[in-house]
Amino acid sequence: MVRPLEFEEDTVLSSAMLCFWKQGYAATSMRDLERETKLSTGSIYNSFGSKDQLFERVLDFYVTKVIGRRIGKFLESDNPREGILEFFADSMNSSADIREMGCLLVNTAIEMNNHTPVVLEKNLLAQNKVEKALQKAISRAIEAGQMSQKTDPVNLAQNLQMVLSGLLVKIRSDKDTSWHPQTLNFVSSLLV
Amino acid sequence: MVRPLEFEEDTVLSSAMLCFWKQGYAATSMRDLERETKLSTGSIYNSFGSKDQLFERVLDFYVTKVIGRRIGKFLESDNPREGILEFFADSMNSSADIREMGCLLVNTAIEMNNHTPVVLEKNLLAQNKVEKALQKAISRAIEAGQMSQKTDPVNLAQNLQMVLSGLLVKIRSDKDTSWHPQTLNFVSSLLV
DNA sequence: TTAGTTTTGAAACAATCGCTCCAAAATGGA
DNA sequence: TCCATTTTGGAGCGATTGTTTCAAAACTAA
Repeated sequence: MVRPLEFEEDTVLSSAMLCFWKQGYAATSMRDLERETKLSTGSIYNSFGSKDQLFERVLDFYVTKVIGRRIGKFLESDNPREGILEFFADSMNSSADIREMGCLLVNTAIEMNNHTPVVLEKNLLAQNKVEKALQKAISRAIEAGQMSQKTDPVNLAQNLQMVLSGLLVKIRSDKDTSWHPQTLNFVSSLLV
Repeated sequence: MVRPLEFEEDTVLSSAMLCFWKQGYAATSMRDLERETKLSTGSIYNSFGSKDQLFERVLDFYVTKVIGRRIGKFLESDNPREGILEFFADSMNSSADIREMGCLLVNTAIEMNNHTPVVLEKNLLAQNKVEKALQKAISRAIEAGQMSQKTDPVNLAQNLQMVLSGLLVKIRSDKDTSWHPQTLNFVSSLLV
């Protein structure tokens, strides 16, 4: 019934995601979002409610499409230890355009420190999702004899995620890529 | 000659620093800065030029007063290995108020990714300063027989700084402190 | 075709942004 | 004491912020 939407939601969320991801929440204006999503303010507010609510939708979109896909592809693969390394490699090896944008979750954790509780909670939940996935992969690697039985999956997963965050900070501010291989060696040295 | 300034520069820079540090650059308005520094816009613009230039002064202030002091106190101490650990501990153990603000350099690297080149350059320089200080401390620890001769100071300093960045991301978004000791153990396990 | 419903695009809203302007205030030198 | 010079506080600048409003457009059901 009635007039249908003229856009596909995922396309709009994807465009909005790139905006927020690259520029940050505060630096992204509704005019920017209009231009990038090719929607008018009317449509955006009619469909998403507010800038803040749109961002929340974008966060969910990012978690499922970017993070979720990466977890599924690498941390749930047949070779868990190699999968963890590929997980880190994939976080660094994206095309230059989006590589230098780092990670939306890390950027959000930094920028939106005193923003609405909803955003903070979503962010913590997502970070937890990554940590849990790392934990499971480590456990499977231990079971498969790829890592020592003495290794504590909970502890190591926490440390790995900290390294990952640090990596994603550096990748956003340092355009040089010569340190990437060394970083992979470092991660590999932790998987014992 | 003529009317003197009514404020002490360091006091103003310190107040402005806390503003930018806690809220970020974009989220800090000139009205916020007026309130916190107890100066009027006239005085701020007369003495500092613009919001952007004030922020550059704040970055310098942060590097010398916060980072420089921490480097001098811990990374140039008599016991280099212990000093590195204390350096990390000090980054985590500040009073709750400023602990949850993380690190102005990391926050800036994330938020001001596509800001003026001056800010980016200052930031990279500061990060480099930390890395170099870590490097020297590691070298001294090796010379003192506290760490293996096989350890590469350049490589390890780079890895440690990445861990530090990750730590400072987590510390800004996660108010829980129970993971702090484990993190120190992790750092200690890298100093071999 | 027509009536009913929703989306769209553009104009404009009040609020706030960084910043400028300038008279009044505060000093040292003559 | 009065002049020259600089700082101060506050009013207000144009531009931009997120958001609202609403007529025109686009569809379905009858």
